[in-house]
Amino acid sequence: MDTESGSGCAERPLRRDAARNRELILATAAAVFAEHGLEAGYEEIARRAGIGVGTVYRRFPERAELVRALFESRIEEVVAIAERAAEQEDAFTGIACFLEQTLAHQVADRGLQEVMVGAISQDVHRMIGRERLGPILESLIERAQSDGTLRADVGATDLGLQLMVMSSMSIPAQPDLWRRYLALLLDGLRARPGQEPLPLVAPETEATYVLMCNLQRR
Amino acid sequence: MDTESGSGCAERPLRRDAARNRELILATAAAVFAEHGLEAGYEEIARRAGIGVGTVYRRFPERAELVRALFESRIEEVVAIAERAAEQEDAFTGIACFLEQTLAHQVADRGLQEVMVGAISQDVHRMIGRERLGPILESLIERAQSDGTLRADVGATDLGLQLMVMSSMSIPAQPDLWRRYLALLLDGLRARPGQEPLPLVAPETEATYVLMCNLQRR
DNA sequence: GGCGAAGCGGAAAACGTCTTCCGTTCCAGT
DNA sequence: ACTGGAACGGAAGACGTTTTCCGCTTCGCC
Repeated sequence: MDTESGSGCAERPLRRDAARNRELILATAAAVFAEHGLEAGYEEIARRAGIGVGTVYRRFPERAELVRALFESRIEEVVAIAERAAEQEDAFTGIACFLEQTLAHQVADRGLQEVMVGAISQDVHRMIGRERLGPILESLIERAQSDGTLRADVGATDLGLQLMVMSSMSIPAQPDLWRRYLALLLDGLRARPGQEPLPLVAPETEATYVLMCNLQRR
Repeated sequence: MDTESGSGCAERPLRRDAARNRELILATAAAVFAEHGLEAGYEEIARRAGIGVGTVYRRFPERAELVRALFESRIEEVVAIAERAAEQEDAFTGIACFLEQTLAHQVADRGLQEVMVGAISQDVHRMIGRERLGPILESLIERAQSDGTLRADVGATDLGLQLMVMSSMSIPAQPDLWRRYLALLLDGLRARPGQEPLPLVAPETEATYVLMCNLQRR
């Protein structure tokens, strides 16, 4: 119990070369995941990093652990986007900003997109989705609705799902094709006099996560 | 050349048991594909049909062949939907009908959805997409636009992509959740005075197919 | 510099699918 | 009924990944 002078738990301080490799793996994995998604083989990461697969497995026996190490900070960026969006004078504009900026991040990094959707390690995703983003978005939505700018019958889960599908809308010739469909969506989201209410109700939070995972994997 | 009294090519008439099995495979594959998609293993089909895998491979060495045999008629249904939609008095309503009915089909049959997207055997998909559905939709769109009911800057590829992403919007608790988002989309598609034009341009037909395939596979 | 242990690389085992192959079974024509 | 060959089943082989394992290297403390 007292063998370590480290922080809290019994974490041995990792030998110099090992620490260097750990960073190397993280940096390489970031690139590989951004390009090929979270299911990229360890082989590919190892090859690009110029080290053996064994080394990658030793440091990150669980892929989820590697994913967490990589994306915890990236996800904070998204939370920051939401926070900034919530400060917008006009709540509808805030929503538009949030969607636009989050999409820009997700489209640029396939790994991030998959993380946000909970493709790997649901707990991380739930944590940010439910505990961090959820409240911010909900209050933004509520504000926009009482301002009469956002249609009254959409919820946070609706936005989440739309965000999720938009993030795949990108082709080499038009990498930001998603902007086109985001504009279309925003037009649909705007409150208008005499508007028919949407059919059905916004899906449950839990069900939304399940759907997102299914969309991703299949 | 004259050994067969069959139709056209030199197709040997298939032994009775083989013919029975062929039908059995088709029926079983229809169910399996509807449930698990086109990538379902032959193993699963064979097991459910109560026959050996070898039999399935012998009859359909190419998966694409099995897919074609199964979905050629299903796809005609979609074309028929489009034709009926084109007869609608109001062109915008026609578009709405087409989207709604096609989605209902696709959501009920994952295999059909994947075929429409060209996940297997691109040629079949292209054939129907480009040669059959394309013209019908395009004229419908044009009509709706000159009526001033559909916004002027959307194209057939835009609708195709939206259709494609909507078809995944379904959860056990709300199997027709897609109707909710279709309603939202239709609201966005409607022409309105003083509307900002959408950013970018509708994607090329070819690029659209590529994107659809990517969306599917990954 | 020497020593013990942590760390490394990558060959090989384990695994999960997809595909083939061949001994046996069953049909159809005589 | 008999026979030739088409068709069957499913075990065995091929294949692409993922994961482990162990002989050798490197580090860091004495």
